[in-house]
Amino acid sequence: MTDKRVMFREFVVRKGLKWTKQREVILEVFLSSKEHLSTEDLYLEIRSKNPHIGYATVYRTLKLFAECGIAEERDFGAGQVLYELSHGGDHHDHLICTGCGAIIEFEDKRIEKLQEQVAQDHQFTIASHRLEIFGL
Amino acid sequence: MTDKRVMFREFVVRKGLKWTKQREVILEVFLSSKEHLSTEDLYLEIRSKNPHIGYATVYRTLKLFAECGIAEERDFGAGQVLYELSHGGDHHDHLICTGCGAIIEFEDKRIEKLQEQVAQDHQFTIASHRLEIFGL
DNA sequence: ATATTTTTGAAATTCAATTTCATGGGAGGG
DNA sequence: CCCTCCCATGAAATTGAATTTCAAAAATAT
Repeated sequence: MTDKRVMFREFVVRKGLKWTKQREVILEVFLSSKEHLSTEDLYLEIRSKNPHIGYATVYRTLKLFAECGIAEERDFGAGQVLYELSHGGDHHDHLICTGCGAIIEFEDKRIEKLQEQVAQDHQFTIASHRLEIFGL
Repeated sequence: MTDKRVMFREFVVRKGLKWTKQREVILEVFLSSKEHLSTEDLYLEIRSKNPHIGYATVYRTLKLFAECGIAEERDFGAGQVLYELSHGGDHHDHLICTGCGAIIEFEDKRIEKLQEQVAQDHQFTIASHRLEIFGL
């Protein structure tokens, strides 16, 4: 919790950037929001309490979150990038309901293992991967 | 091969659409192209031989290919949709080189099995899925 | 305080996807 | 062969999200 606040603050300082009121507000709202929101989602949420914060600032701050490592960008192919909080180091994949839009996270070490194997078979070094299952 | 031509032709007739010169040309070029091309890619390729065929027509025809089942739309998150020919019923996933952009296809029944299992654990019915590994 | 540098936010731009609309072209009936 | 209806075509316009621009405002350094 506070961890992420500290991480971001240190990241900002380390990069020679400035700690501003807007970044603080955006961080707070992001930390207390549902998982998987778009820039637009977060912008609207923030706007309701702080009408003076602009879309571009939210957009740029989310990019910083991703760069800093406290958030991750996800592209579920709906023509919109969603952001989610990073949970520790463990990777997880997603089950996406095509009906209600719900997104469930899961983790399966066996699948990860098999992926490594496939990659090796092709002399591939994995940088990242993405597994999404649509249905319900 | 000819299979796909027949499939598309029948699809067009079944839908009460018309068999036109443009659709024929676009189909031919698509069938003889590299895998994984964008609308833009195909448009340019076609344009070099048939300057009179427009982007919108290529776009709409690719959509028809996908609807008909002879092609599949893929979104690898590069902000552009790629199309690939459907190979029979077998599903496959992708290894994507972040260096050279190469896309390698692979298939692993064991991974698919595990996915089914995960889905069941969450009372999920799989409609489709997508697995992409980035690296090299 | 003053200088310097980054930030901010409204607006503009970009870029692919998608749609519009007036014109052109097949297919069937007469 | 001609007519009519309906679909197809392509140039241009629109959409929607992502990203950038730029002048004014705020933060840190001197």
